[in-house]
Amino acid sequence: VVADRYDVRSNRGESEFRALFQLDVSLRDVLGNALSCSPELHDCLASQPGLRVLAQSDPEEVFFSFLCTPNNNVERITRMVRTLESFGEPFADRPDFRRFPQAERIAAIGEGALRKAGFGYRGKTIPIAAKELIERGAGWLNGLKRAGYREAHAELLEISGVGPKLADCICLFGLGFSEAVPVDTHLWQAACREYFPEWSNVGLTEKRYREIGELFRSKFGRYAGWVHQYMFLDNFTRWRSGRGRV
DNA sequence: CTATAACCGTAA
DNA sequence: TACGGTTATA
Repeated sequence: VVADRYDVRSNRGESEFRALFQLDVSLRDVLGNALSCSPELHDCLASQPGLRVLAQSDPEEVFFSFLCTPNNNVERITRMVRTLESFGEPFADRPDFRRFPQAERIAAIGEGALRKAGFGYRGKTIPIAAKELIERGAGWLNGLKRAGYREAHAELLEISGVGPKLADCICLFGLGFSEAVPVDTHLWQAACREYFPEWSNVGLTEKRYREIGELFRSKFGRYAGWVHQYMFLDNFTRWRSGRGRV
């Protein structure tokens, strides 16, 4: 289900709105192609009408935000990202909002301060990752946009605390690689259901992780990450309602 | 290659 | 008690 018209009220112009939601990417094309490659996805694709991958956000903000996510739930992740934000500089015209802090600032936060704020062991790993990011130079992360998906993913894996899934999240949401397929527990479940029933009683290993990504890219091509988004949210929504939450 | 425990806080 | 990504280890 794709809307033809939108009525929007925004504090920005039409072009910014179109850019934020990537309205130049045709959902009709992306979903039509996905459906023809994989008809069994019909209900899943129809279950989240209008779902889009947002335009790439600030890569560094995405980098640190996703370092908060492993072994974690949405509520706590939100709180942790807000805490990181509180270390940033206030906007001159809006002192009630702060800019997301630079890597240098995050590297300087003490482990104890973050642990006190409920970061757990990530209070240690996040400043370390910040230092590793700084070591690579100012333009490194942003420069991965020009490196191509495979190269960018491989480079990100070298940062401690960044595994295959985080690397794919950073590629998809921070660097604009629409072919990146982050395999978390929800996508793993959906992928086992639809494509790898023989894996329903084994765990997710790095080899199986790669196989899922390759299958998605060969099946769905350049917008594999968008199809991933539908399968993720569909499974996430079922999981939530199954557990009787929100 | 695969499986498993540990990491931490939250919620069932 | 179960859960969730990454890492280290077997």
